[in-house]
Amino acid sequence: MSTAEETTGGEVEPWEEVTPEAARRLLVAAVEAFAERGYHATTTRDIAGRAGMSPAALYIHYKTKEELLHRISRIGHDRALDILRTAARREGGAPERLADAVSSFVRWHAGRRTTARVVQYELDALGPDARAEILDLRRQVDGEVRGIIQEGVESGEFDVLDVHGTTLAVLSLCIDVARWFNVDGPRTPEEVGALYADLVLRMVGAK
Amino acid sequence: MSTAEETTGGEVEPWEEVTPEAARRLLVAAVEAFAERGYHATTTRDIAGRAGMSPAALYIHYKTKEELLHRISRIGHDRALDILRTAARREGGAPERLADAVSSFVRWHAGRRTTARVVQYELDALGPDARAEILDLRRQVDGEVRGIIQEGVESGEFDVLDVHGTTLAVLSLCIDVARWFNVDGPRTPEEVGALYADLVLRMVGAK
DNA sequence: GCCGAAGCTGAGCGGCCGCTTAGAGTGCCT
DNA sequence: AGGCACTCTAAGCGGCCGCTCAGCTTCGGC
Repeated sequence: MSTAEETTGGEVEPWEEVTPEAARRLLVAAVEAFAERGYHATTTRDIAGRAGMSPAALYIHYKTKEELLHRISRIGHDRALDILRTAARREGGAPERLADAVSSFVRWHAGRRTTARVVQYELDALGPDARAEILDLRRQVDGEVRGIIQEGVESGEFDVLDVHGTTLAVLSLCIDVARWFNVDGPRTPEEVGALYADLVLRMVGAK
Repeated sequence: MSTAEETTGGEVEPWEEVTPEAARRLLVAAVEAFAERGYHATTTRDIAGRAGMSPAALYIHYKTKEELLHRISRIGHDRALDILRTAARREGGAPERLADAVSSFVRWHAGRRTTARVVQYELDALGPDARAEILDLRRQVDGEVRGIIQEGVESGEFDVLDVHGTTLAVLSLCIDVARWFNVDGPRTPEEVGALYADLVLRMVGAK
């Protein structure tokens, strides 16, 4: 397979960029806890406990519990945007690029489900400033997908009446994977990615 | 327009069945608060305040805060299932019934967005028993949509490889409307319903 | 007129919350 | 060796949480 996610190059571990190691452990613990129970139902004692530390240790690396969510959300959105940009800018026609974008994006939502859940569903828990920053990233995400669809329409490869509405639906379909995907379920992230790429090509009336 | 939602007959107000009036006011207040902030971030004082009552009044009508969520979730799922059943059982071919199901279901998620948000995203806040009861209703929801798609495939009206996967995607698309739909946005529930019905017919390869 | 049932409030209980502080342990620089 | 910066813990503070309870009001039945 040759798709956006694999061809980005240097990518190894998701939270590599978070240092020192104790801060990363806390952040990974927070991702798991937020994904399982939601931000508001998660206590700082729970996060610290999962990271094998005392509750006070959290505040050496993060000012508040909300800063943890902000860091997670920012890194997650950066990664999601990176995946879509790579697919949008590769060689090939609009159908190939859209299929690549959807299958990569879906694989990320399924394979990194805990992260994606926090990223997509805990936005409202952020304060106004952090929220605005993340919303700007979301507009860029929307723009990447809309760009591919728009190009496909202009080149005659797609048949779409409402480009904005269809873009919304395509992204919505991908994002909701984070809600229902079950790691122990019958489908692998790759299978869902392939199925969804096919469904999306149908939605845009790809020739 | 003649679709499932209108032809159900007696339906008037959504929470009519909740009595006495004070209990209904509390429940409506809880729906709003849960939808805005999430179940865990909502306090019983907030719910009672929105209903114009003291915090203690809540416990005359409901044993716990969770019972409020359970009642909301149960009634909401019953309504959603009712909408889909009506569409699935009307006369007409599979394409007409699927389009009706999707547009009605989407209109409900958009028009009753606060309720739908609570119903679809706060399931995890329920205890094991209530959760199991709701999951059973969700399986019935899934069954209704899968039934229409299956019939369309068998009659040759649809062209679908993975019936289960496609059913999942169709429902997922509709449900996610409750996440992004904005009452002040540019689209009406009716417009989104019509757009989504068209997109879904494309997904199932309707002739 | 009296009574019991039902609806509601003000006050508050025990407990957990996010977060802080004082101080101990550890390793690097000189 | 001494000093300092960094990391972490034990203890706990003030506050809000879900929920309870004693008592007040209202109202229909007789």
